[in-house]
Amino acid sequence: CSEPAPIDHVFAIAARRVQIAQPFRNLHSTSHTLPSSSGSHSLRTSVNTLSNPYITHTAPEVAMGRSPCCEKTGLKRGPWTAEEDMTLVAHIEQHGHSNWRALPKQAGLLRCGKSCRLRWINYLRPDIKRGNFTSEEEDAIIQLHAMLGNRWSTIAARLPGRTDNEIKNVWHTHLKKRLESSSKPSGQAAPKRNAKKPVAVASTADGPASVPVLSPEQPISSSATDSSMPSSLENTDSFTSEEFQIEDSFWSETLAMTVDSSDSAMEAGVTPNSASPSSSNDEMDFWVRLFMQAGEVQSLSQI
DNA sequence: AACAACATCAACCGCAGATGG
DNA sequence: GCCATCTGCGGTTGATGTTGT
Repeated sequence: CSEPAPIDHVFAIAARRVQIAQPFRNLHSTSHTLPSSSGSHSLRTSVNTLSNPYITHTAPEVAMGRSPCCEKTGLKRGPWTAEEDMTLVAHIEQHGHSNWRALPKQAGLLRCGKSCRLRWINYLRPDIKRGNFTSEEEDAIIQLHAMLGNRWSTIAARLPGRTDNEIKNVWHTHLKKRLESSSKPSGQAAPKRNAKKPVAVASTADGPASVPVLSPEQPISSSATDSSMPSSLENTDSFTSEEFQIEDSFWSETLAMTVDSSDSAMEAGVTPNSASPSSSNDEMDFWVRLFMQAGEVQSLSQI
């Protein structure tokens, strides 16, 4: 959690960050359409928050069954406004987020803590990288998904600046279909309709592009929730796959696996998916390393 | 131009693990 | 060890944009 900061500074940061975030989505209280800076992301507009239908006035689900995660009466739901974003960012910049449940009340937001946390993690965090996924990122997702399954947070931890939600969406909207189509015989793979945009992917339906060379010496990158990530992206308005150039060391850092495990576990025939679901990220790192070391990552076209 | 179908993604829901008393 | 609470995760939903007919 960050140190308290002068309020002017906090609001300057918040305003800038919200300004960064807004071009992409949730231009609430507006009714115009902006050209997509990414050339790909559609823009949602015209949600007038003054008449936000998401504001709940109904009583919480009391008396029967599970109690709601938070008091819902009077709490706002649905898309966040720029003002809410600024309030949240300013509060977190100044006070941190040690207690999500108490945060909305402290910040004066009519949101539940969960909603605040989600908004921060998926949208307002300073290290969020916006824009299209590069082909390298998509290939990494495919490979990691092959190893880890639907462990989106673990996958996200290896893709700095990307959130589990974002990766999950990309998987379900692009990558899963790509794999499905590539697994079908040619001729069945034709989409029902043309993609509204070509996914900015260099790799083909034959499978992912070549796997980046992994450096065994490189440490595994920080987790997705680690705010220590480079914040140089903070002032970046948008990225296109052309504009967003990954440094040469990026992928080696991102996917680097230290080879320090023995072969015994592999010989035991244990697969990642059969591992305990309670495995920690460290444990998952172990399996990732193990698989990478063992060269078990198959070409996805074979899966 | 109008409509339907599809695509996209932010946000929500509920569960499970972690933590503290 | 038990219980309550909090947090994080993954699945799902719904609003809205895009494309095809």
